Amino acid sequence: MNLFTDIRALVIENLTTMQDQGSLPDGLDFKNVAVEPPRDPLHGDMATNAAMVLAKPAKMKPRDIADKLAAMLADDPRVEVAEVAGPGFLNLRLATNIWHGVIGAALKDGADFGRSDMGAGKKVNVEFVSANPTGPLHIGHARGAVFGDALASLLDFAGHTVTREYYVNDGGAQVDVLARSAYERYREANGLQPEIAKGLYPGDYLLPIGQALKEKYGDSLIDQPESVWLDDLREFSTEAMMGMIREDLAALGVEMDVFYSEKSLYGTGLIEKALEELDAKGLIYQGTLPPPKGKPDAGWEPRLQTLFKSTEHGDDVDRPVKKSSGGWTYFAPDIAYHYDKVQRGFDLLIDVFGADHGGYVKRMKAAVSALSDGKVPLDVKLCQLVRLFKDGTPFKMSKRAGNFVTLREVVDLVGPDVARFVMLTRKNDAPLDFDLAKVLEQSKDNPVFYVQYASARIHSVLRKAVAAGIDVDMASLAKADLSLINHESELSVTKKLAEWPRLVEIAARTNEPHRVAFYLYELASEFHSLWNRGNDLPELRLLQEDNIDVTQAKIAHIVAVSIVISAGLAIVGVTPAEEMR
RNA sequence: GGUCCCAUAGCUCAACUGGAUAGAGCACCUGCCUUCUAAGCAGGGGGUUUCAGGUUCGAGUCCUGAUGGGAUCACCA
Repeated sequence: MNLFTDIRALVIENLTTMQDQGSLPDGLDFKNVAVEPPRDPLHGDMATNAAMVLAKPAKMKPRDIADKLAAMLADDPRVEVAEVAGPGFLNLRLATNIWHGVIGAALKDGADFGRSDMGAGKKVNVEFVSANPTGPLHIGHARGAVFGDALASLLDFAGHTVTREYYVNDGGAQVDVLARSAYERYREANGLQPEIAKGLYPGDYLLPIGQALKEKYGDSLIDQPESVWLDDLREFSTEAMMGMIREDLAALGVEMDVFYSEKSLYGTGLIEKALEELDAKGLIYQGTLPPPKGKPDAGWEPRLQTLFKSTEHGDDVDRPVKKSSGGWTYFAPDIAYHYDKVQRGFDLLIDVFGADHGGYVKRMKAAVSALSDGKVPLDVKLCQLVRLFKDGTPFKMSKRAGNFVTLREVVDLVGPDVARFVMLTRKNDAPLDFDLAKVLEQSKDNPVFYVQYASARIHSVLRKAVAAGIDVDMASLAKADLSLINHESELSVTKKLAEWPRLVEIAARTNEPHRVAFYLYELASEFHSLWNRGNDLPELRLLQEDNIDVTQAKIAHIVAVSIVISAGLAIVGVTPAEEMR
C-alpha cells in the first residue's frame, strides 16, 4: 500500500468528476498533479498542487479549482479536512484510522511492506565493481560494491528483476603485466631475487601466488622465456586474483549473479558481430581524429583508424575501436559486452563506475543507444572517491598492497554492516570521508549506531514485555486495538512509516539507494523522540503494566517500526541489531 | 583548452527530478535520568543556497554565462 498514490488516485478521480460536471474543461493532462507530504507538518498530512498545475491549461483561477476540489475531497471518509492555502495548495488532513491502517499493513506484510510493483518485472542489469583482476579491491571499490549491491536490492524491492554483474577485464594488457609480476614472485619463491621492474605490480599480495606457482611448477619455469609461461601464468594468476576478489566481496556481503569475462568475448565472433551491427547502421568508418582541442599537442600525429561514429549518439568525438596495430581497443570488447547485455533482453542497463571513469560515460551511452536503437536506456552512476581517516587524520598505509587501503582491511576493522551503511551516508556523486574511528563511535553523530540503537531499543522492549508475560507474537499483535494509538507523538512516527512505500519508489526511480539510509535515520529519529517523550508523559511509555490492551497496541506500533527498519536495512545490506554491546 | 561532476548554516551534508517560512548532525547556549538503555530527548541562536542574468503562478532544483574545486582528455585498460 502506498497512501500517497491512493490519495492521488482520489484526487484524479474527483478532477475527472469535475470535468463530467462541466466545472473543469476536458482534455487536461493530469501528469503533473502531485500528492506529497508537505514540508511543514502544520500544513497537514498531504498536499496537492492540482489547482496550480491545472489553472493555466484550464484557464481558471487556482483558487476556484481548489475550492471545488476541496469540497469534493472532504466528502471522502479518508479525508478529515481539506483546505486551500497559500497560492492554491490544497492541504489534506487524513482521518486517524488511516494511520492505524498503515500500522496494520506493516504488521501484515512484514518484510514486504513497502514492496512496489513499479518496476513491473522489468529486467535490469546492474554492473558494478568490475575491478581489474590484478589485485585486491580497495576502499573505492568498496563504495561501488555497496552502492551497486544496495541499488540492486532496491530495484528488486521496487518490482524489477535484477541481475548483479561483474565485468572481468581479463583480456587486456594488464593481465599480462599481472602474469609477469607473478613470475617474479615465483622466482622469489624459488630463492631468487625478484626483479619488480617499473610497471609491474609490486604488492606483496602476489607472494602467495608465487608460492603456489612453485608448488605447481617446481623450478621448471626458471630462466624460461616468457613465451613458455605467459599464457599459463596469466590464467593461473587471474583466477587467483578473482578468487581473492570474490572473497573480498563476500566479506562485504556482496554476491554477484554473473561474472562476465572480457576474454570470453574474443574468438567467439561477438566483437565482430557487435561492430557489424554498428557498421550496418553506418556508424563505423576509417578515419583520422582531430587533435584534442586546446590541449598542448606534444606528440600528436594524425592516424588512420577504425572509428565508431559515437557523435551520432551524443558523444563529443568519434572513438577508435581498433588500434593501428590491428588489435581491438579496450572500447571494442566493451561495446560487444554491452551489446550482449542488450541481446540478453534487459530493459534497463546500469553501470556503476568510479568517478575517474567519467570520461567514458558518453561513448558507452552512445554505444548502447546505437546498438539498441535507443530502446534500452543506460544509466551510468559515478561514485566519487572515498577518503579514509582515522580520528580526523588521513589514513593511508596498507600492509599488503603498498599504496592503497584494501577493502578487506576496512571490513576487518569495522565490520561489513558499518562499512556498508557508511558508504550510503553520502550521495553517490559526493565525495565521502570515511573515518575508521568515528564510524565505530556509539553516539548519535554516527548514523549507523543511531539506526541500530532504535532497533535495539525496540527489541529491548519486546524482551521486557515477554518477561512481563505479555503476548507479543504476531498473531496477538495483529489483534491489537490500534485505535489506542492516537497521541500526536505516536502518529508522527506512524506518518513516517507511511512514507516508506513512497520513498522506495522515489529512490528506485532515481537510482539513489542513499535515500534509504537517510530515511532510516529520520525514522530512527522519530522513534527516539517518541521514546523520550515517555520521560515527561508516562502514558507514552510503551509498557503499561496495568493495561495489557494499550501495551499490546503500543508494541504492535513499534514492531511496525522495527519491520520498516529491517526492510530498509535489508536493502542497505545490514543486519538489524537486537541489542547494543 | 574540451567534456563530466560539484558549490547550500562556522564545519560535514540533506532537500521528494519545479512547490509554501531551505532542513538534519557537529560545534555553541538552555533544560530533561526515583524512567522500558540519558549510547538519548526537547528548545535556542546561526542562510542573499558562489555570482550575474533567463524561463513561470513559483527556482537550491531547469536554461545561459562567469568564478572556484575535483575527475578525465587519440592506437591504457
